[in-house]
Amino acid sequence: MKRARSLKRKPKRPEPKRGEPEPLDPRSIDDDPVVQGILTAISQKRLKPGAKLGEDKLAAAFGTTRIHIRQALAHLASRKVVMQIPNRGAFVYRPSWEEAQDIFAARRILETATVGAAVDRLDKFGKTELKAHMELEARHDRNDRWASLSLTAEFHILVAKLAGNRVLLDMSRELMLRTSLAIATFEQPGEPDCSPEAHPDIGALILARDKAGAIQAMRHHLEEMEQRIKPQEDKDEVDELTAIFQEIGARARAGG
Amino acid sequence: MKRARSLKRKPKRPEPKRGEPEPLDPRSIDDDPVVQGILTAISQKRLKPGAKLGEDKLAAAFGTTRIHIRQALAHLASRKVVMQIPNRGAFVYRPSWEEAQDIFAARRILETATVGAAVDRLDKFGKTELKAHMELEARHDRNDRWASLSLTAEFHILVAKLAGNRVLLDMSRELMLRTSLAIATFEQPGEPDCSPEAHPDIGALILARDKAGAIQAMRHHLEEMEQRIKPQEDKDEVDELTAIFQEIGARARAGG
DNA sequence: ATTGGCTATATTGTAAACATTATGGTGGTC
DNA sequence: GACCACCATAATGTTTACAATATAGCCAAT
Repeated sequence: MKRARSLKRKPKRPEPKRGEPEPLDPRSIDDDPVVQGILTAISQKRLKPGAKLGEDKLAAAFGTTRIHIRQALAHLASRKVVMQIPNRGAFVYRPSWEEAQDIFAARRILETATVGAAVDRLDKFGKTELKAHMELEARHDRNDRWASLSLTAEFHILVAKLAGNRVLLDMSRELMLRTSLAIATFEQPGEPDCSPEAHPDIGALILARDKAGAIQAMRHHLEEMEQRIKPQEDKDEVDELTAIFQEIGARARAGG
Repeated sequence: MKRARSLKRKPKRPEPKRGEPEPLDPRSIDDDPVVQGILTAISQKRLKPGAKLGEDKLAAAFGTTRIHIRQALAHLASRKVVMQIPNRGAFVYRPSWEEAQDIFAARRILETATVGAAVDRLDKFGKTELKAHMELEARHDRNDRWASLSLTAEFHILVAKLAGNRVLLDMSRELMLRTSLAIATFEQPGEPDCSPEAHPDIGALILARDKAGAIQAMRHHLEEMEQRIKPQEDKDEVDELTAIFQEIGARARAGG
């Protein structure tokens, strides 16, 4: 038995007037709290590459269901931020050495373009935003590691926003996260992505509308970032299996 | 009651030897036949922007289950190839006019970079591949619309492959599909993406190792592509509601 | 005759139970 | 004493059924 339709208490759609068939609420899964939570945890380096992302654990942590977690993990796997292995589960993505280099190369191409467009399109509002961010970065508490990491990432996102191209912004966001994973994989896992003194220079050049200079400074900043990583594969804690097995294999050959 | 373990008849893993923990079979969902089917259907313009992608219909068409379809659609939605509206279903993505322009701008940035890298890295094997493709494009049957569309798309993919950067290749692939959707939305829905005479020029310049020339030709090719689309919103069949409503509104104002 | 609300149907979203697969521990055997 | 097979447990993947929502058709009323 169904109750009268007029008694329903979840209107949910205040204006169901037809005529705009699509732009009703196309809120993406990107706005999902689980997705956002994992993304910020990765960009703040609280989640290290290779970390297991168990469905039950996440469901309990976020207070939601396994299906919801599954959807979020599938989305993150599509974005190459997590890696899903059949019957094994989801792990924070760990790029290969070649992929790390490709990511840096792609980021150089995209961000030199975005910083150039940012200089071209810079207006009063953009200047205000940029100055405000540089103020934040200059005054921030360097002891708060997590806020620090978020702030330095925000600088690059802000530059991409100033470029005024949503598609480039999304791609740059994705590449920044993957850069973060590359640095965490091939440098020390807790190291920051950006050296802190580079951003004020770039910001000043943008504000001065020095397009070539800003592009050059951004390229230098990214190259410096890339030169810090080395193709070491065996780290301290995770992926010790390969090293151990190699050692065992050597012992077996030596002893038997 | 469980049967003996030794009786299981689905070995599935011929060599389960431990020692390679990760590269077992990380086959992505990109290789999924449903995903590939929808992608090729879109790039061949058999699926037009706004087309409904019902879960039951797709499950019946591909002979699989709804869950499988759901995962594929979620993945395609993450890649912005389909749009999912809550409680309404999945539709082929229809970019807005601003987004279409952003896509073209992003593609100019990426593909001028990839064609430059392709010239730099060109080797004997790359030359062979490129020549083979140009041969195919020159000789192909122009009446076979679908093969034609696939071939012209393959040219840009081949150039991105020659650049030797997997990350750039994936991003370019995605942008090509979204370009295809932009053209189908804002030009005639069945029109090809690329004008056919541009590819031989670009290919010849790459083979001649004329980097600046190849970049310029690619930029020109993409600009020509972009200039063909116009910000018309009312098309013939889909989204006819807005046009009808505008007409009705005009009549109402004129008659009443 | 057209507009409004109501009902029936189809489709999407979600929850829970079930099957399958990896993993860690245990006992047996050489 | 070490290695191998087996079993118990936990996690993932899948099926099933159910609930909620939107769509289309229908009837009544103006």
